[in-house]
Amino acid sequence: MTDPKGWEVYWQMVRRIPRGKVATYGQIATMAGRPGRARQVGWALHALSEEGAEDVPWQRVVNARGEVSPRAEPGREGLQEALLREEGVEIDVRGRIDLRRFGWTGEPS
DNA sequence: GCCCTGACTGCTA
DNA sequence: TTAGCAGCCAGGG
Repeated sequence: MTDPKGWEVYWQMVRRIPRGKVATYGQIATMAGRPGRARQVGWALHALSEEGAEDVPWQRVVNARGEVSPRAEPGREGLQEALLREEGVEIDVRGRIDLRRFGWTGEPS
């Protein structure tokens, strides 16, 4: 697939993340056909908050260390952690997720 | 069209 | 394991 509309490809990848699983920015970028462009995924998700994140589980996207990256606006990080815990994702006291168990390999649940 | 900023990553100390 | 540095691409002013 080429790039239909830029960010849309990233959003589609994020939508494929099954409930109770999380993926890294790099993973999304690679699966979207843009390896190494993790920052663009961040941009896509940032813009998403303005478009309407209801269709995209942005909370399931974390950085390579399995941590919830800080976002532009405060309050969102607490929401993200809450949403993930509701889906069954365990978050360490330091705010880290065990990617060995909750990391999405790119396959459906 | 140029410059700065950014929800990142990987390597090295 | 944590901290610091540089590289990449795209959007916005």
